Amino acid sequence: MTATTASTADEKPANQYRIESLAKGLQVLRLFDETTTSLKLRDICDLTGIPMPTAFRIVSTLEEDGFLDRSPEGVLQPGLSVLTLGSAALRGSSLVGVSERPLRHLAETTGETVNLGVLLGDQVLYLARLKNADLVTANVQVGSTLPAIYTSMGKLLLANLSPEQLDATIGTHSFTGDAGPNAVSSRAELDARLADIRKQGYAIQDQELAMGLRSVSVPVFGSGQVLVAAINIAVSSSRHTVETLRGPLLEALQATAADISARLRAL
Amino acid sequence: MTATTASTADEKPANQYRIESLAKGLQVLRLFDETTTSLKLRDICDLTGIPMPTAFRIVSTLEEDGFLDRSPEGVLQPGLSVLTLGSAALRGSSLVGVSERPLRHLAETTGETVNLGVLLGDQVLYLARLKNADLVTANVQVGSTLPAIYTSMGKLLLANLSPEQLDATIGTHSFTGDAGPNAVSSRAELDARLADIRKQGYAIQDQELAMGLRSVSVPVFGSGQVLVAAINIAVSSSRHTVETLRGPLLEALQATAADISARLRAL
DNA sequence: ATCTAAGCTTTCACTAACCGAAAGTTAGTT
DNA sequence: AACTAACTTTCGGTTAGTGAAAGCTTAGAT
Repeated sequence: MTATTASTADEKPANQYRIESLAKGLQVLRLFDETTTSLKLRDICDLTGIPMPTAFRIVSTLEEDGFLDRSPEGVLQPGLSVLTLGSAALRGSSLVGVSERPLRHLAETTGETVNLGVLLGDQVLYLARLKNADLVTANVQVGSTLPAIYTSMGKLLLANLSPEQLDATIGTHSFTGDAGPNAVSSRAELDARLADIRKQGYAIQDQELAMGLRSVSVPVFGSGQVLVAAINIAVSSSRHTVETLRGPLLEALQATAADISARLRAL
Repeated sequence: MTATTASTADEKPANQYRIESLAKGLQVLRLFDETTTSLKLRDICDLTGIPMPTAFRIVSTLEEDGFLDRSPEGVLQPGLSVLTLGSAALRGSSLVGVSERPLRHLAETTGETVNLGVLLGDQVLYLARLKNADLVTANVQVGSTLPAIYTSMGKLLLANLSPEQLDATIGTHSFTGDAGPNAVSSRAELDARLADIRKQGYAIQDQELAMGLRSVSVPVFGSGQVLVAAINIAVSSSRHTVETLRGPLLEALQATAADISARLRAL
């Protein structure tokens, strides 16, 4: 019995080479994100179920290595040195490297805000972002994540998953988040939209994430036609209708995606 | 004997709450930086001295949690999800938050490239960077690090360390790196420059890091007049002499630093 | 085609070090 | 001053992390 079927309800796929104490430390690190930039020791215990003495030791170790900073009052934050790791991740990514010029060109010729993103669980991770001067834009930067189902890049990426993968990533989603007026509100609605996206080859989001924001996304393929990322153009709803998104902007976006995909195949 | 003096040659200050297996995993993560974005298992063993089976388990665990990605050929890179951690670090930093507007204003009024940095060991870590359109600029981004002794921000920050701290951070530096034509080349020279910086209250770097780059840095103080960061203006040597750096640019920079410092005190 | 070796994966037995209950400390509150 | 909550430290039992050594796999050399 080598797993595969062993998923009755108990969460233990666990590869045999996992080091538990290291995994716990990483679990603590992963508690920090966009919206949760600081925690107290007690919070960490509550969120993870790790007993306090153990959490204390983990935090001490993370702090000693610069992965966490603690204020005199005991408030914990990610250490600034983790930026170096992030920097290495970006520099090492051929996707980001190859996309840089085409995206810059797209941003300059259209004058719009453009993004590059990948799927990370049920979130879209922003790998590149070139902002224009619009007053209202999503509060997103490189490294930010947003729920995939509320974004055009996210839905595009979700649409390319197998049914099993889709279930695994958003199967248990609640659809109750605070999103924009047109946000999908049920699994059935999401499935319908994903079907449309598969047919069309692009995804449009119209004030789903938040009032006033629209965007259109197209896929980027690596070698072997595997979907590796999405790029999009994000606009303020006051400047562009859904129709203009579908027109020349989509065309420019598709040309850029083709460019990036070609560069990726050439490696 | 509670350490403090226990530094004959053997490196074991080690707090008693350190979790060794977690610390080793973090040590592996810290191998990755700007210039080292991918490693093989064997490299990790060579660099850290960790035996291969242990390194294998560490890497498996880091991979499982998304902190490392491994290509089919076994090449390891930081996982893109570490960007989220970096993002949290930036968002959680009051220093970065408070500096954003003043720095943007400085960049716009002067039209120059401006940076915000802190000291991390013997390196300057760039926390914010607003680039102008100069053709020649340092290849630096948020999260990048550069050797402190070759940069104006670095020397400024070093100049504010106690002699003991200074020895601890750059005491064993080789001064043989590939730097610019005017780089400091000995500890004595560095000490002399740091003394000048302390007297002047600002630091200038003239083609020390690389040919063609000049910059001027001033300190940013937090509450209690403690030095927390440096900001600088970086220019191409073809557009500005050292004298113009010392003139109106320095003045604008100092005003911005005062602004940021005041905002930090107000918290 | 066969050999060689380097790099990676797996096994195994030992014991170091990780763990959490419980006790101790500190700081803020009623 | 008693009380509470959050954090720190101690301590012994036992787990789970460790590295030697043995397999495996791949790629390059002969």
